[in-house]
Amino acid sequence: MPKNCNFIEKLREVGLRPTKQRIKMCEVLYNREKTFHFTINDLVKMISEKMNEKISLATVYNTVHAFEKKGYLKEISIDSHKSYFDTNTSAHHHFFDEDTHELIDCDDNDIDPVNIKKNITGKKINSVEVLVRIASDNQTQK
Amino acid sequence: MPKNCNFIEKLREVGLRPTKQRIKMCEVLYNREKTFHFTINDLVKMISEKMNEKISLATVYNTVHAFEKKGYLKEISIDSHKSYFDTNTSAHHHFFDEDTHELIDCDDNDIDPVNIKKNITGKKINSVEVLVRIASDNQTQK
DNA sequence: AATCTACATTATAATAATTCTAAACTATTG
DNA sequence: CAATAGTTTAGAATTATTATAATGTAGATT
Ligand SMILES: [Mn+2]
Ligand SMILES: [Mn+2]
Ligand SMILES: [Zn+2]
Ligand SMILES: [Zn+2]
Repeated sequence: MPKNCNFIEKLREVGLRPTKQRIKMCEVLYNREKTFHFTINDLVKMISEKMNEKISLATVYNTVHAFEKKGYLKEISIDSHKSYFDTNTSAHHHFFDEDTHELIDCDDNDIDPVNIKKNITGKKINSVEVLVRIASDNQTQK
Repeated sequence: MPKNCNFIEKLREVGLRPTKQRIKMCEVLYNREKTFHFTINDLVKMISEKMNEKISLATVYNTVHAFEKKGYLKEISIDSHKSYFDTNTSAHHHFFDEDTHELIDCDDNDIDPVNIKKNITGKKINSVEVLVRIASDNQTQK
Protein backbone atom coordinates (compact mmCIF):
# COMPACT_ATOMS: atom_id res chain seq x y z
CA MET A 1 0.00 0.00 0.00
CA PRO A 2 2.04 2.95 -1.30
CA LYS A 3 1.41 6.34 0.29
CA ASN A 4 0.99 9.61 -1.55
CA CYS A 5 4.49 10.70 -0.68
CA ASN A 6 5.73 7.92 -2.92
CA PHE A 7 3.79 9.40 -5.77
CA ILE A 8 5.19 12.83 -5.01
CA GLU A 9 8.68 11.43 -5.23
CA LYS A 10 7.82 9.43 -8.31
CA LEU A 11 6.49 12.51 -10.06
CA ARG A 12 9.49 14.58 -9.02
CA GLU A 13 11.95 12.01 -10.26
CA VAL A 14 10.43 12.32 -13.66
CA GLY A 15 10.33 16.08 -13.68
CA LEU A 16 6.62 16.53 -13.16
CA ARG A 17 5.29 18.80 -10.45
CA PRO A 18 3.27 16.91 -7.87
CA THR A 19 0.03 18.77 -8.12
CA LYS A 20 -3.06 17.48 -6.37
CA GLN A 21 -4.57 16.40 -9.69
CA ARG A 22 -1.54 14.34 -10.63
CA ILE A 23 -1.29 12.79 -7.20
CA LYS A 24 -4.95 11.82 -7.33
CA MET A 25 -4.37 10.38 -10.77
CA CYS A 26 -1.43 8.35 -9.48
CA GLU A 27 -3.57 7.01 -6.67
CA VAL A 28 -6.27 5.90 -9.05
CA LEU A 29 -3.78 4.36 -11.44
CA TYR A 30 -1.16 2.81 -9.19
CA ASN A 31 -2.61 2.44 -5.71
CA ARG A 32 -3.91 -1.07 -6.37
CA GLU A 33 -2.93 -4.69 -6.31
CA LYS A 34 -3.15 -5.41 -10.01
CA THR A 35 -2.53 -3.49 -13.17
CA PHE A 36 -5.58 -2.63 -15.25
CA HIS A 37 -6.83 -1.29 -18.56
CA PHE A 38 -8.84 1.87 -19.03
CA THR A 39 -10.08 4.46 -21.47
CA ILE A 40 -9.68 8.18 -20.89
CA ASN A 41 -13.35 8.44 -20.00
CA ASP A 42 -13.07 5.63 -17.48
CA LEU A 43 -10.19 7.44 -15.87
CA VAL A 44 -11.89 10.83 -15.72
CA LYS A 45 -14.83 9.22 -13.92
CA MET A 46 -12.63 7.36 -11.46
CA ILE A 47 -10.65 10.48 -10.61
CA SER A 48 -13.71 12.68 -10.28
CA GLU A 49 -15.26 10.21 -7.86
CA LYS A 50 -12.12 10.08 -5.72
CA MET A 51 -11.80 13.85 -5.68
CA ASN A 52 -15.42 14.90 -5.07
CA GLU A 53 -14.50 17.51 -7.59
CA LYS A 54 -14.23 17.66 -11.35
CA ILE A 55 -10.93 17.30 -13.10
CA SER A 56 -10.46 18.86 -16.50
CA LEU A 57 -10.48 16.47 -19.41
CA ALA A 58 -7.50 18.32 -20.87
CA THR A 59 -5.49 17.65 -17.73
CA VAL A 60 -6.27 13.97 -17.89
CA TYR A 61 -5.24 13.79 -21.54
CA ASN A 62 -2.10 15.79 -20.94
CA THR A 63 -1.05 13.82 -17.91
CA VAL A 64 -1.85 10.45 -19.44
CA HIS A 65 0.33 11.32 -22.39
CA ALA A 66 3.07 12.63 -20.11
CA PHE A 67 2.94 9.35 -18.21
CA GLU A 68 2.95 7.42 -21.44
CA LYS A 69 6.03 9.25 -22.65
CA LYS A 70 7.77 8.54 -19.34
CA GLY A 71 6.89 4.85 -19.58
CA TYR A 72 4.36 4.87 -16.74
CA LEU A 73 1.53 3.92 -19.06
CA LYS A 74 1.18 2.11 -22.32
CA GLU A 75 -1.36 2.60 -25.06
CA ILE A 76 -3.01 -0.53 -26.43
CA SER A 77 -4.48 -0.69 -29.93
CA ILE A 78 -7.33 -3.12 -30.22
CA ASP A 79 -10.08 -0.91 -31.44
CA SER A 80 -9.37 1.88 -33.86
CA HIS A 81 -12.34 3.75 -32.47
CA LYS A 82 -11.21 3.95 -28.85
CA SER A 83 -7.92 4.39 -27.03
CA TYR A 84 -7.16 1.91 -24.31
CA PHE A 85 -4.36 2.40 -21.84
CA ASP A 86 -2.62 -0.12 -19.64
CA THR A 87 -0.85 0.35 -16.32
CA ASN A 88 1.06 -2.82 -17.16
CA THR A 89 3.83 -1.30 -19.25
CA SER A 90 5.75 -4.49 -19.91
CA ALA A 91 5.46 -6.31 -23.23
CA HIS A 92 2.59 -8.74 -22.84
CA HIS A 93 -0.23 -10.36 -24.74
CA HIS A 94 -3.97 -9.81 -24.50
CA PHE A 95 -7.28 -11.48 -24.84
CA PHE A 96 -9.96 -9.11 -26.06
CA ASP A 97 -13.54 -10.07 -25.36
CA GLU A 98 -15.52 -8.89 -28.32
CA ASP A 99 -18.80 -9.20 -26.41
CA THR A 100 -17.88 -7.08 -23.41
CA HIS A 101 -14.98 -5.10 -24.93
CA GLU A 102 -12.91 -6.20 -21.97
CA LEU A 103 -9.14 -6.54 -22.23
CA ILE A 104 -7.52 -9.37 -20.30
CA ASP A 105 -3.79 -9.71 -19.75
CA CYS A 106 -2.01 -12.93 -20.56
CA ASP A 107 0.82 -13.93 -18.35
CA ASP A 108 3.87 -15.64 -19.75
CA ASN A 109 2.48 -19.09 -19.07
CA ASP A 110 -0.59 -18.51 -21.20
CA ILE A 111 1.15 -18.20 -24.56
CA ASP A 112 4.37 -19.82 -25.71
CA PRO A 113 7.10 -17.48 -26.98
CA VAL A 114 6.39 -16.37 -30.53
CA ASN A 115 9.00 -17.45 -33.01
CA ILE A 116 9.65 -14.84 -35.70
CA LYS A 117 11.53 -16.32 -38.61
CA LYS A 118 11.54 -13.31 -40.90
CA ASN A 119 13.97 -10.52 -40.39
CA ILE A 120 13.88 -7.19 -42.13
CA THR A 121 17.26 -5.72 -42.90
CA GLY A 122 18.09 -2.48 -41.14
CA LYS A 123 15.15 -2.88 -38.80
CA LYS A 124 15.07 -4.11 -35.26
CA ILE A 125 12.12 -5.64 -33.48
CA ASN A 126 10.65 -3.35 -30.84
CA SER A 127 7.90 -5.63 -29.61
CA VAL A 128 6.00 -8.78 -30.42
CA GLU A 129 2.49 -8.84 -29.10
CA VAL A 130 -0.33 -11.29 -29.60
CA LEU A 131 -3.97 -10.32 -29.58
CA VAL A 132 -6.45 -13.14 -29.10
CA ARG A 133 -9.99 -12.11 -29.89
CA ILE A 134 -12.59 -14.12 -28.04
CA ALA A 135 -16.37 -14.18 -27.91
CA SER A 136 -19.06 -16.20 -26.23
CA ASP A 137 -19.25 -19.75 -27.52
CA ASN A 138 -22.84 -20.27 -28.57
CA GLN A 139 -22.34 -23.57 -30.33
CA THR A 140 -24.87 -25.53 -28.25
CA GLN A 141 -23.00 -28.79 -28.56
CA LYS A 142 -25.11 -31.92 -28.21
CA MET B 1 -6.43 -9.25 -64.82
CA PRO B 2 -10.10 -9.28 -63.80
CA LYS B 3 -12.48 -7.19 -65.84
CA ASN B 4 -15.16 -4.88 -64.52
CA CYS B 5 -17.89 -7.34 -65.31
CA ASN B 6 -16.41 -9.57 -62.64
CA PHE B 7 -16.85 -6.80 -60.13
CA ILE B 8 -20.41 -6.28 -61.28
CA GLU B 9 -21.12 -9.93 -60.67
CA LYS B 10 -19.25 -9.90 -57.39
CA LEU B 11 -21.28 -6.96 -56.16
CA ARG B 12 -24.53 -8.53 -57.32
CA GLU B 13 -23.82 -11.80 -55.61
CA VAL B 14 -23.57 -9.97 -52.37
CA GLY B 15 -26.66 -7.88 -52.87
CA LEU B 16 -24.95 -4.59 -53.62
CA ARG B 17 -25.91 -2.60 -56.65
CA PRO B 18 -23.02 -2.22 -59.07
CA THR B 19 -22.91 1.53 -59.29
CA LYS B 20 -20.06 3.27 -61.04
CA GLN B 21 -18.62 4.39 -57.71
CA ARG B 22 -18.57 0.88 -56.31
CA ILE B 23 -17.11 -0.58 -59.48
CA LYS B 24 -14.36 2.01 -59.44
CA MET B 25 -13.75 1.23 -55.81
CA CYS B 26 -13.50 -2.47 -56.62
CA GLU B 27 -11.00 -1.72 -59.36
CA VAL B 28 -8.82 0.26 -57.01
CA LEU B 29 -9.08 -2.34 -54.27
CA TYR B 30 -8.98 -5.63 -56.11
CA ASN B 31 -7.60 -5.07 -59.61
CA ARG B 32 -4.03 -5.74 -58.54
CA GLU B 33 -1.53 -8.50 -58.03
CA LYS B 34 -1.13 -8.22 -54.27
CA THR B 35 -3.34 -7.32 -51.38
CA PHE B 36 -2.59 -4.05 -49.64
CA HIS B 37 -3.30 -1.84 -46.66
CA PHE B 38 -4.90 1.58 -46.77
CA THR B 39 -6.60 4.30 -44.81
CA ILE B 40 -9.89 5.86 -45.87
CA ASN B 41 -8.06 8.96 -47.02
CA ASP B 42 -5.64 6.91 -49.11
CA LEU B 43 -8.59 5.25 -50.76
CA VAL B 44 -10.49 8.45 -51.48
CA LYS B 45 -7.40 9.84 -53.21
CA MET B 46 -6.83 6.70 -55.24
CA ILE B 47 -10.44 6.57 -56.40
CA SER B 48 -10.62 10.25 -57.21
CA GLU B 49 -7.50 9.93 -59.36
CA LYS B 50 -8.90 6.96 -61.27
CA MET B 51 -12.24 8.67 -61.82
CA ASN B 52 -11.15 12.18 -62.79
CA GLU B 53 -14.07 13.09 -60.62
CA LYS B 54 -14.67 13.46 -56.92
CA ILE B 55 -16.26 10.70 -54.93
CA SER B 56 -18.10 11.55 -51.75
CA LEU B 57 -16.32 10.70 -48.54
CA ALA B 58 -19.59 9.35 -47.16
CA THR B 59 -19.84 6.91 -50.04
CA VAL B 60 -16.34 5.65 -49.40
CA TYR B 61 -17.05 5.17 -45.70
CA ASN B 62 -20.38 3.49 -46.38
CA THR B 63 -19.02 1.20 -49.03
CA VAL B 64 -15.90 0.29 -47.11
CA HIS B 65 -18.06 -0.71 -44.18
CA ALA B 66 -20.44 -2.62 -46.45
CA PHE B 67 -17.46 -4.48 -47.89
CA GLU B 68 -16.13 -5.09 -44.41
CA LYS B 69 -19.44 -6.57 -43.30
CA LYS B 70 -19.50 -8.80 -46.38
CA GLY B 71 -15.96 -9.97 -45.65
CA TYR B 72 -14.36 -8.20 -48.62
CA LEU B 73 -12.25 -6.02 -46.36
CA LYS B 74 -10.82 -6.27 -42.91
CA GLU B 75 -10.07 -3.50 -40.43
CA ILE B 76 -6.67 -3.61 -38.74
CA SER B 77 -6.00 -1.97 -35.39
CA ILE B 78 -2.43 -0.87 -34.97
CA ASP B 79 -2.84 2.76 -34.27
CA SER B 80 -5.73 3.97 -32.18
CA HIS B 81 -5.63 7.24 -34.02
CA LYS B 82 -6.13 5.92 -37.52
CA SER B 83 -8.15 3.16 -39.15
CA TYR B 84 -6.26 0.86 -41.46
CA PHE B 85 -8.01 -1.54 -43.78
CA ASP B 86 -6.66 -4.61 -45.48
CA THR B 87 -7.73 -6.30 -48.70
CA ASN B 88 -6.20 -9.46 -47.32
CA THR B 89 -9.14 -10.70 -45.28
CA SER B 90 -7.58 -13.91 -44.04
CA ALA B 91 -6.18 -14.18 -40.52
CA HIS B 92 -2.56 -13.13 -40.75
CA HIS B 93 0.17 -11.39 -38.83
CA HIS B 94 1.78 -8.02 -39.43
CA PHE B 95 4.96 -6.11 -39.10
CA PHE B 96 4.37 -2.45 -38.40
CA ASP B 97 7.19 -0.09 -39.25
CA GLU B 98 7.08 2.62 -36.62
CA ASP B 99 9.28 4.91 -38.70
CA THR B 100 7.25 4.89 -41.88
CA HIS B 101 3.90 3.75 -40.45
CA GLU B 102 3.89 1.03 -43.06
CA LEU B 103 2.08 -2.25 -42.47
CA ILE B 104 3.68 -5.38 -43.88
CA ASP B 105 1.97 -8.75 -44.12
CA CYS B 106 3.60 -11.85 -42.75
CA ASP B 107 3.06 -15.05 -44.60
CA ASP B 108 2.69 -18.31 -42.78
CA ASN B 109 6.38 -19.10 -43.07
CA ASP B 110 7.41 -15.96 -41.25
CA ILE B 111 5.95 -16.77 -37.86
CA ASP B 112 5.43 -20.17 -36.25
CA PRO B 113 1.91 -21.02 -35.12
CA VAL B 114 1.12 -19.35 -31.80
CA ASN B 115 0.38 -21.76 -29.03
CA ILE B 116 -2.35 -20.54 -26.67
CA LYS B 117 -2.34 -22.50 -23.45
CA LYS B 118 -5.01 -20.56 -21.60
CA ASN B 119 -8.65 -21.17 -22.29
CA ILE B 120 -11.49 -19.05 -21.04
CA THR B 121 -14.64 -20.98 -20.24
CA GLY B 122 -17.67 -20.17 -22.34
CA LYS B 123 -15.54 -18.25 -24.82
CA LYS B 124 -14.23 -19.33 -28.18
CA ILE B 125 -11.20 -17.94 -29.95
CA ASN B 126 -12.11 -15.85 -32.97
CA SER B 127 -8.61 -14.95 -34.08
CA VAL B 128 -5.01 -14.95 -33.00
CA GLU B 129 -2.91 -12.26 -34.55
CA VAL B 130 0.62 -11.14 -33.92
CA LEU B 131 1.83 -7.61 -34.32
CA VAL B 132 5.57 -7.11 -34.60
CA ARG B 133 6.61 -3.50 -34.22
CA ILE B 134 9.85 -2.69 -35.98
CA ALA B 135 11.98 0.40 -36.36
CA SER B 136 15.28 1.32 -37.95
CA ASP B 137 18.22 -0.24 -36.22
CA ASN B 138 20.57 2.61 -35.37
CA GLN B 139 22.98 0.64 -33.25
CA THR B 140 26.10 1.46 -35.27
CA GLN B 141 27.83 -1.77 -34.38
CA LYS B 142 31.63 -1.67 -34.53
C1' DA C 1 -38.71 2.80 -74.17
C1' DA C 2 -41.14 5.19 -70.39
C1' DT C 3 -42.15 4.72 -65.67
C1' DC C 4 -41.52 3.15 -61.09
C1' DT C 5 -39.22 2.19 -56.88
C1' DA C 6 -35.85 0.74 -53.87
C1' DC C 7 -31.39 1.61 -53.13
C1' DA C 8 -27.18 4.96 -53.61
C1' DT C 9 -24.72 9.14 -53.78
C1' DT C 10 -23.98 13.52 -52.31
C1' DA C 11 -23.32 17.86 -49.74
C1' DT C 12 -23.79 19.18 -45.55
C1' DA C 13 -24.76 18.94 -40.64
C1' DA C 14 -24.02 16.46 -36.40
C1' DT C 15 -21.27 13.87 -33.19
C1' DA C 16 -17.28 12.23 -30.81
C1' DA C 17 -12.55 12.01 -29.65
C1' DT C 18 -8.66 14.61 -29.17
C1' DT C 19 -5.78 18.73 -29.15
C1' DC C 20 -5.06 23.69 -28.78
C1' DT C 21 -5.35 28.25 -26.53
C1' DA C 22 -4.91 31.63 -23.44
C1' DA C 23 -6.22 33.14 -19.00
C1' DA C 24 -6.17 32.00 -14.12
C1' DC C 25 -3.73 29.29 -10.68
C1' DT C 26 0.04 27.05 -7.87
C1' DA C 27 4.38 24.67 -6.58
C1' DT C 28 8.88 25.80 -6.09
C1' DT C 29 12.94 28.97 -5.78
C1' DG C 30 15.32 32.81 -4.05
C1' DC D 1 6.94 36.45 0.91
C1' DA D 2 7.55 37.67 -4.11
C1' DA D 3 8.90 36.02 -8.67
C1' DT D 4 8.68 32.54 -12.04
C1' DA D 5 8.09 28.51 -14.49
C1' DG D 6 5.06 25.08 -14.91
C1' DT D 7 -0.07 23.58 -14.46
C1' DT D 8 -5.01 23.53 -14.69
C1' DT D 9 -8.97 24.89 -16.76
C1' DA D 10 -13.02 26.11 -19.77
C1' DG D 11 -13.90 26.49 -23.92
C1' DA D 12 -12.68 26.77 -28.86
C1' DA D 13 -10.62 24.31 -32.70
C1' DT D 14 -9.53 20.27 -35.22
C1' DT D 15 -10.10 15.71 -36.98
C1' DA D 16 -12.30 11.42 -37.93
C1' DT D 17 -16.52 9.45 -38.45
C1' DT D 18 -21.57 9.05 -38.84
C1' DA D 19 -26.25 10.84 -39.74
C1' DT D 20 -29.58 13.40 -42.60
C1' DA D 21 -32.27 14.45 -46.24
C1' DA D 22 -32.50 15.84 -50.89
C1' DT D 23 -31.30 14.23 -55.40
C1' DG D 24 -29.88 10.62 -58.60
C1' DT D 25 -29.83 5.99 -60.68
C1' DA D 26 -30.01 0.73 -61.43
C1' DG D 27 -33.01 -2.62 -62.34
C1' DA D 28 -37.73 -4.11 -62.51
C1' DT D 29 -42.42 -3.32 -64.38
C1' DT D 30 -45.24 -1.89 -67.55
MN1 LIG E 1 -2.60 8.68 -27.98
MN1 LIG F 1 -14.66 1.14 -38.46
ZN1 LIG G 1 -2.48 -5.35 -20.56
ZN1 LIG H 1 -2.42 -7.39 -43.82
